[in-house]
Parts: sequence; C-alpha cells; structure tokens
Amino acid sequence: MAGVRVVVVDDDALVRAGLRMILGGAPDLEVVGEAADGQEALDVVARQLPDVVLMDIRMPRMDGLAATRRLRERGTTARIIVLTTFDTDEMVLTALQLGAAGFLLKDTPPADLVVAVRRVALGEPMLSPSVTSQLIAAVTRPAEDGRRRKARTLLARLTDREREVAVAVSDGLTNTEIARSLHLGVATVKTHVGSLFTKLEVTNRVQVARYVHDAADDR
Amino acid sequence: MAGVRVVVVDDDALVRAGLRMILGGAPDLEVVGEAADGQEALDVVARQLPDVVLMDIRMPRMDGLAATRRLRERGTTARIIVLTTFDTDEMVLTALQLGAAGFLLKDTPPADLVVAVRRVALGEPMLSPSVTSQLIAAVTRPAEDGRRRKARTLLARLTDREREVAVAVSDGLTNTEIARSLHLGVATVKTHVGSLFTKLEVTNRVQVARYVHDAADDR
DNA sequence: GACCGCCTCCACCGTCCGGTGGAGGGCTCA
DNA sequence: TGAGCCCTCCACCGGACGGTGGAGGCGGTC
Repeated sequence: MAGVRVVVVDDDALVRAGLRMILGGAPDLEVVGEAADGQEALDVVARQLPDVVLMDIRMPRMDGLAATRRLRERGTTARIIVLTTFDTDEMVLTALQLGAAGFLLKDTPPADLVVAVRRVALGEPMLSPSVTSQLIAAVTRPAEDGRRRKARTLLARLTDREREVAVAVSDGLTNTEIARSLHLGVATVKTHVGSLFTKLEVTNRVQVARYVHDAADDR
Repeated sequence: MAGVRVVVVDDDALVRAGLRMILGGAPDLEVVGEAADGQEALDVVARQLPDVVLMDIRMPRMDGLAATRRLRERGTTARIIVLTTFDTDEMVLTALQLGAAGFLLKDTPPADLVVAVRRVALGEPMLSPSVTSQLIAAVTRPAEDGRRRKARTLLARLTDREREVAVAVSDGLTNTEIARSLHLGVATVKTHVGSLFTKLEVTNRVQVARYVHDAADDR
C-alpha cells in the first residue's frame, strides 16, 4: 500500500526537523509538508492533501486548535493529531470536540509516535496515556450519580409502554398528543400516566419529566 | 525489577490457557493464578496479591463487573483490565466507573496485550481503540449544545421573578405551592407562568421544565 | 411629568389533568 | 387452566391549568 502522507505543523523549526527525522525513519511514512503556524497549515494541507496532520497547539498567528477547527470546517479528510507539551483538561476536550483524532504529548517516544500516525491514518484514535486518564475521569465523574442512579432504577421498573409514555410526557406533550403519537386512546394514556405517578411516587407530570431527564441526562 | 504478577480470570479454560501462553512468553510477566468466575477471582486475588488482573465480563456465578466492584471495595491494589468480546457503551462506562484500569477487546493482538499489562502495571490506563472512540464520543457530544445555548439565552431574557418561578415550575410544584414558597398570590404566579409560556414560546409547564433543565444541566 | 417595564393581584372560563373504580383481552408461567 | 401481569379502554368528577383582559403600584428614564 502507499505510504502515509504527513504534514508537520509546529512553530519551532527544530521540532519540525525532529519529527521529520522520526517519521522519515519509517518506510511507510512520508512527510510531505511543513507549516510554522495555523495559517500556513491551512495552505499546506490544502495543497498536499495529507492523510495525517501533526499539529502543535501553541503557535503564533493561528493556534493549533483554531487551525483544527478551520480544517474540519473545510471538510478536510486529513486526520489531525494534536501534539503538545501540556495536556490541560480544557485543551483535551476542546481538541477532541473539534475533531482531532489523536492527542499526544511531546514526550511520546519516537516509536510510539510512528505507531500513532499509522493508527490514526487507519481511522483509529490515539491518545497519550495521561490524556486517556483525563478522558476517563471526565466520563466517570461520580457526581450527581446518586440521583441519576435512583432515576435509572425507578425508570427500569416501568413497563415498556409506560416508559414510552414517560418520554412523551417529558417532551411536554399533552395526553391527547401522546395518544395521537402512540396511536392510543386518551383513556389509555391517562392510565399509563397514572401508573407513572404511582411507580415514580410523584404527583404531576413535570416531576415525571425530571426523572426522565435525570436518567438520560448526559452524564 | 521484579516481574509483573498477573491473575487471569475467564470461565473458558481455553481462553485462560491462551492468555497464559501469551503472557508467559514475556520474560517480565508471570501468571500467578487463574479463576473461572468472579467468586474464585476474589479468592485467588486475595491469596496471590497480583499486580494486574485480566478479567472477563461474562462469567457464571459472579460476572467480571461485579467482581471488579468487590475487589475495589476490598481495597485491592491490583489493577484490573476488563477483557471482553463486546464493548457496549454501558459496559465500558460501568467498568471504568468501577475502577477498571483497562478495557480491552479479545481480538487485541498478543503483542498489544503484553504491552497493555505492562502499562497498566505502571498505573497507566489502556483501552482498545474502539473503546477510546466510545469515550471520545461520550465526551464530545456536540449535540445538546445548540439546544443548551438556546435555552440559556431564552432564560436570560426572563425577569428575575420569572426565573424564580420557572425554577419552581421545573421542580414540579403546582401554582399554589409556588405561591406559598415565594410568598405570592396564586394569581401572581399564574401571571408569571403565563409570561413564561409567551417568552419561551411553549404551551405547558413541562416544556418550561425542559428549558430550565437544558440550561442548567451539568457540564 | 409622562412613559415604560416589572411586579403584584383580580375575575372569568374552557380545557386538561389527576384520582377512582372499573372491564375485557392477550401473554406467560406454574 | 387458572393466576398474574400488561395493555387497552370507559365514565365520572373535582381541581389545576392555561388564556384573556384587565388594574394598581413602584422604579427607572427620556
């Protein structure tokens, strides 16, 4: 198969040279371009259409995150690996939300860097261990959990039909609207809603909505 | 340095044998115990005090997730790698919340498996690429955001009093209860609620609750 | 001082909601 | 073949909700 075409973006010429040397050592990788800031990066990527972009964050003119956003907006097919010295929570989440496929620290061993480029080129993600840890921490977040778990367990006790009705209720539909949307009689809907009140131990539909939101609510 | 002591937990003897062979091939790894279900795992881990536990999920008697929870509750120092064939969203999150240090699919190449055990022994996390992807997806979630922003801006347009009422409404209080809790007449509450409907462009209080939840909702 | 927005409250009225007590059919499982 | 659960639907009723059109006071601003 053809080699993986890589563009290196970093404001430090030494870093670029280092990366070029590391990646050049792998026969299946080819550095097809360099850029010293985000602005240049946009041009080079547009010209070279690389498979992978190694993108520093801290750069003059346009930083790596902004450049990543721009590239994504332009519908680039290049996978972007953000490469930086620091890994603040903010940055990691932002970068991933902007569509970065990888997030590596600059202390990544050369061999791992090569592996990362290959993997990302194949569409797999690649994160440094500490970044993975942050992600886990962000996802785990035991907060709220009490209420959320309670909501989940209570909702789990509902029958399928009741759960459908509960969701409809929490969407703000009236009984009549729910009946229409589920192809039921209004009386049936009322029965289900009544069961919801009993099972969830609430007295009105807003509280049902609370449960549904708590249970679903993101994390 | 001393070798990494590993316990293998899987109900399939063939799988255990395979893992033993793979890990045994690495001079710095040593399989010091096996278990065929979660219950056994607790015993073996207590006796061997391994550095790393490779834990299958689907097992009779006690599954891997329950065993992981138990081990953590007992304050084990062993790092646990969950090893499974499937990676449903639920499982991944649950496992990580229970304190698993790794989550690998059973199709992980032997070499990667060895690397994973070493890394986890050092306290680093190790996830299969597809698991990492799920995590990123869970964290990214660009959805909601639009709705959330909209909710925030609309709520910002409310007067202070209206916002108080909106919150009360979203807590599931009736107009009468809101009146009592804010020391107002019921008529006043009704007026405010009416304004809420107009300003938020909704027709009932459940939808008001949605806005409040969307705007406040955690992250 | 006149205007304007916010807060407070009132009356009226139709609709929807929530509570109660049913009934019949389908399903599974003992 | 019952018993038990779920789903479907009915009737009745009081109270809560939602819509409309007000009124008065209070604090700003032009």
